[in-house]
Amino acid sequence: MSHYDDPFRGNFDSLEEFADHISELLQCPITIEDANHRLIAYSAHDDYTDPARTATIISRRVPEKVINSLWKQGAIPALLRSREPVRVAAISEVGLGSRVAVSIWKNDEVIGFIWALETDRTLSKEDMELLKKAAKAAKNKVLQLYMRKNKKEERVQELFWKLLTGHMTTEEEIKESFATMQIPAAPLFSVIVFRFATEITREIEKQISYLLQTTQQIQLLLYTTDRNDVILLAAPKSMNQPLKELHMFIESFALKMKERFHINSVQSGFGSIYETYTSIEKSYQEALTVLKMKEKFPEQICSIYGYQQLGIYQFFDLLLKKKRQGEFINPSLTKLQAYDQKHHSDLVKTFEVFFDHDSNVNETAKALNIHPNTLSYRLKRIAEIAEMDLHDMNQKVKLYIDIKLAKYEALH
Amino acid sequence: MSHYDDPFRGNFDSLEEFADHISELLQCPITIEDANHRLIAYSAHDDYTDPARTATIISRRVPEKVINSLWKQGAIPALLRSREPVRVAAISEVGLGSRVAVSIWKNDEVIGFIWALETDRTLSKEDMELLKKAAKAAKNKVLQLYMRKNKKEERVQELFWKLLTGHMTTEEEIKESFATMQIPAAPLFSVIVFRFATEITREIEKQISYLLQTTQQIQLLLYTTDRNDVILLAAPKSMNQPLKELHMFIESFALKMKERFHINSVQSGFGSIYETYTSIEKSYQEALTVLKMKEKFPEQICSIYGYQQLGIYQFFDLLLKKKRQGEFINPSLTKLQAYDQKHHSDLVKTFEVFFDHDSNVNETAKALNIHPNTLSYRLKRIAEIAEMDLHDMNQKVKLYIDIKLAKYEALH
DNA sequence: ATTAACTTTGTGGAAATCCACAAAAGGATG
DNA sequence: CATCCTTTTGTGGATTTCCACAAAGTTAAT
Repeated sequence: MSHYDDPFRGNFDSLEEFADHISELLQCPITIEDANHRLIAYSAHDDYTDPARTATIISRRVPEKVINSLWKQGAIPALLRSREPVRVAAISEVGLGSRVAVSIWKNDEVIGFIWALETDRTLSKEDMELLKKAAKAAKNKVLQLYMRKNKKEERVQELFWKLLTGHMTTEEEIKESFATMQIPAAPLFSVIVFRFATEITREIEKQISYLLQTTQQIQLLLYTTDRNDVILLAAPKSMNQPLKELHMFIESFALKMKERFHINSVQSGFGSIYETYTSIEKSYQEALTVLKMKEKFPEQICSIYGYQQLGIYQFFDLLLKKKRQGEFINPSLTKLQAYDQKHHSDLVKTFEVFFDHDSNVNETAKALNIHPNTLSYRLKRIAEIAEMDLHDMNQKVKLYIDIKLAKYEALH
Repeated sequence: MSHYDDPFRGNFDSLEEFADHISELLQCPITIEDANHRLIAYSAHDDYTDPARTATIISRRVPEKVINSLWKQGAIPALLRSREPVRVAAISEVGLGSRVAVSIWKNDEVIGFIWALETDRTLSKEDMELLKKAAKAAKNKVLQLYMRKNKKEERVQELFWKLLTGHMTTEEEIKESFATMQIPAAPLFSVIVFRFATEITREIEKQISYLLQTTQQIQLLLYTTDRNDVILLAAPKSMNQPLKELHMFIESFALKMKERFHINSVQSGFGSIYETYTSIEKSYQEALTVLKMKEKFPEQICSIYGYQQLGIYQFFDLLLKKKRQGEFINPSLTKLQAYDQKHHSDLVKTFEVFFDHDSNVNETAKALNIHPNTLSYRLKRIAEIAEMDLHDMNQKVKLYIDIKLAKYEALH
């Protein structure tokens, strides 16, 4: 192994050439990634690479399950902390062989990683030093890439805001813009909004961006921030159960924000899934509506993210307006409330919970901490007092809506 | 018994005096009623009267069950057909002893009845002739009563229309008017509208009026007609289950219109039950809304009469407006419809009926003429295709409303 | 014609619901 | 504080629902 002062003094046309050079020096496969684990360059002519590396090269990004493992196992946190090379033991579950990695730094920020796969040989202390120097040498090359990307990024941001605010009206125009900016086309998509407790700082944004760029649960088409909100244009991967995918993505995003960055209390919402780009504005508005309703009904709809799943809450604003005009007075509800007041009972709540639990006696009883027979007694009472037939769905739905609406109104 | 040419030639100050006179001639208790079986006059000094007569005198009207019996038994139809006296056999179930009756005519119209109770003696042929003459002699006296009543009636009509159109705004003012017109006060009331298939002729109105005046299921405060509609201000008799009372009254009214006058297809609706007179206009509008919705959803809500029972249909106009603006597109419904179209299935209908039957598998299966397992299979399918959780009431309600709303929209 | 995918109907047993009745507890009223 | 009314909880058994599996029938496409 050569021990010049700086083996990377020369000029390299491309990062590929650079990777090959390190590979030759260390006699092992080399991979260079950006801060978001996207593949930037990799050495060729390698006899053996492990499945993780193969997958990375083919999809041009590190598979998400590999990233997750590296987080759990501590390698990535270590690389983000220190400029020293780190040895990573093999993780056979995700097809990852033993390797050494070093982070590439610009000032106080990690802008990439170099990975050296220990296939035939284990790297010595000197080799590790060499890798560290390689990381320093790679800095400028990687930066250049970033610069180019950032300029493009700005144009893309502008486009996204135009779409969100409905300033592009024809499908054709939008499609063209997508093509020129090399944003992939998707048959279905939705706008997702993550709302944080505080305004999004540059620091947090980096972490969010990292999570978004590395996720492979959904396809991220566009992404921007706005005060406390992170706004994404996301495409589900399958046509069958797009809602489920978005749901799972959001839950795992929240979980990772919590686990990795200790950021709790992220509220999330997404609009309907559309096929036409001109509906992006609508999807965005719907996502905002979801967040608004979640604020009003924190417990009721805490596990709802999609506008579709909002169900009846979709038209609560509309109903509230009418209610304020004196419409929709529900004498059944009034009677129940009066009864509750007088007898310190809980009939309204009982009905609400019962309905929320799909008229399931056992579940409702558990939720209310009462005996199932008590519940059935109360229901009989409700039918009498409210003068309603508890098998008539129409009436039940109306009462349910009126109860929720009353709550909504109370919250202003 | 005297056989002058006309034993009623003399002048009688009042109908009471007249009744006493007949009573003396025939040696039996006499009751005079108007066409609606309200008591006009009765003879005093009678040793024995049957329970039916006692009740009639005390409540100043013939009890409804007695009227019903007389209809069924054929006495009233006979009296309305012919000017001859009719003998009515005792009907012990309603406490009615044997009696003879004759109708009082003005031109081609019956304006009242005279009843002679056969307590001690059975009336002879001659007695019957006498009774017929008495009926002729009573005509003018009864007519005078009508005239006076009609003038009052006109002022009352005017008041009612003012109330229905919201032209009296203070509770005080209305209460005063009620008092001066001797309309009884009621703690609760609602506006009922009966809508007939054709415009209401004088003939039909008489029959309707007859039914309304003779009912004792509810208290009739005011009453008028408007093209095809009969409009009532009605007060339920009990505070406990006013809705039920109104419901039963409407059903029995429709039944009687059918049985007695062969008028089918009466649509009925009533507004919410209010306590303040200023809400009469609202109750009227609500009753009209019920009729409007019944027109759109004939099968769904054929057994609904009350605005309260309208349930979710109360705000369909509002939702439709928004829907027309492109809001509330329900992708779940869209998918189900697409599937139905493609596979000639019936998922939307299945869900609708299932929901309408309070999620009862057996009932729904019967209603759809399918095996219960088929239903449960379809439901599983619906959950998959629509990407929804069939235990989530919120989503179910939304889908249900959207299905009904789509139907409503289709009907313009 | 032959798949393959989807739909309907049947069967049986575990689980749950429903209902009537009864006992006990709690609260308001005089 | 005795009493009445309402509410809660318990018990047991008839009925219904739920679910998994199997078989047979339908439909659309190769």
